Amino acid sequence: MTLSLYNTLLRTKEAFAPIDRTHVKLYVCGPTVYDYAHIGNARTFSAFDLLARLLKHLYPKVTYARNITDVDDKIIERSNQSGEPIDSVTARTTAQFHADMDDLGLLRPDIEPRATRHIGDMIAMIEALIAKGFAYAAEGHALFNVPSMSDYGKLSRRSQDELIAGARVEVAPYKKSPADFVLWKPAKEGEPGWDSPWGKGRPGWHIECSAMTAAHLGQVFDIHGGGLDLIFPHHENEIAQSRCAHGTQVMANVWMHSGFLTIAGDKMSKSLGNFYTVRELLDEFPGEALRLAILSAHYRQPLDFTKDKVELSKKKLDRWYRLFKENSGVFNFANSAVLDKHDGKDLDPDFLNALCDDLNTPEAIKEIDRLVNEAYAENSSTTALALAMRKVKVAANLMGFLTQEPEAWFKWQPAGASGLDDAAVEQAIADRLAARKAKNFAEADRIRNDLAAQGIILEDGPKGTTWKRG
RNA sequence: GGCGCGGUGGCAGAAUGGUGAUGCAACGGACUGCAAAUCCGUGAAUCCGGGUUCGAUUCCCGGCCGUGCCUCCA
Repeated sequence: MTLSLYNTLLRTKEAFAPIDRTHVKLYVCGPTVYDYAHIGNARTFSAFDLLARLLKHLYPKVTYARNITDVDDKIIERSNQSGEPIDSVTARTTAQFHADMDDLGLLRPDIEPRATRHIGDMIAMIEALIAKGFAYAAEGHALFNVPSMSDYGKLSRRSQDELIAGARVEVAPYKKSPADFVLWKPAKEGEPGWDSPWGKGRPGWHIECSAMTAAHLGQVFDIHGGGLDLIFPHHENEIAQSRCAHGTQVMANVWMHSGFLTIAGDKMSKSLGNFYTVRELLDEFPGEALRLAILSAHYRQPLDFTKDKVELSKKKLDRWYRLFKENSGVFNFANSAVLDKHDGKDLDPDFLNALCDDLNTPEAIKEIDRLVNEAYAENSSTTALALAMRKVKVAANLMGFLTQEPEAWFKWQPAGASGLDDAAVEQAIADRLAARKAKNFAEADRIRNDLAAQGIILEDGPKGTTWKRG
């Protein structure tokens, strides 16, 4: 089983070769905690969550780090606008982020370093860059001198001339070169700051990731991921800082970037007002349905997000879960709650191959559909059916699906829904059953239509009537 | 201007130098009091023009259309 990954550095897929086969190290650029996570964040983090799950299946030990950026101009701006203290903004937003990602069904990263707890590491790295001649101090700032690095721009494939010619912003007078970027910036009156050799201030945007990866994963590690928009300047500058500070040829061997998301065909943007927060979508749809919709396109392809797609994904999961609801006597869902790499013998090879081909999730989902179809069609013996169901669950679990009790899945309802409670539904079903026994089909259908109007869908099966919220 | 991505059935969305998956939708049938679910079956697609090739949706060139980035942005 060969894992191949698309490497932005090479612009091609290549076989993944870990630095240490016994311990794979992955870093993903996490959120800046000043506002709710939006659906675009959810896409990126869902893609790398899946990568982490796959790596953990394939390798004995994986360290997955995803940072929290808790010092940033946007956070300061938000605090100034609302009057809420910065610590409160970041603590509240971080908690919200965790709740959102949990409900989406993502695994927590193994390490979640916070920028404010690595200020000392950042200062030390900047000092090293200055000592080696790659950076300089000017007017309370520390800046990285881009021309000092001969092969700057390899990741984004930009020449330094292009950068200077394309610069949109006015160049600060203290910069030696227009392309130079900030490592440390002075704090204005009332802004948070830390003492440093360049005065009281705060780190630039890029240095935190360089410092935190070095602290937690080492100077050179396996995979660095993030959204497509981070290629330039963020990742390019991380690479410059880390390589120059450490004297290494690479910062990470593989650089992976998730594609963008549009909303019903338009670029998602706050000014257009066409963005969704993860929370508002989770209020309307189950997290698994939202994540399946996100993963139904390959992570590097553009994804056009619509609520219709989430509805379709929810219906697909209904079908997957129904298999287990209808055959609960054959396969004990609860007792199979944790299906991990020890269940590899029942993991479908075509499914795993799809994921190993640069996370081809549409192909992998297709294979789960195939396994589900095979299970539904299995009628030779209960043993064969149980095995077929087990194969479905092992595969789905690897992607983080089929993680809840089928009964709970079908009874899920949107936040704040004021529909019938479970007992009222059960009572209506009992009334309908009585009507059916009396051959009073008009009354039975009236009850069914009545429930349907309230979002309750009934299904008469050989073992009685079951229901779901639709 | 520079760098990049994409154009596959009604919709979504993979793959492939040689019969183009899968899901949803549609249609026919089984089952059902009727439905739903499930099962069996049917129809339906590679933007345009060149080139390479025995053969191109796939590789190369050009065009058209759409779209992203170029120091706030997952």
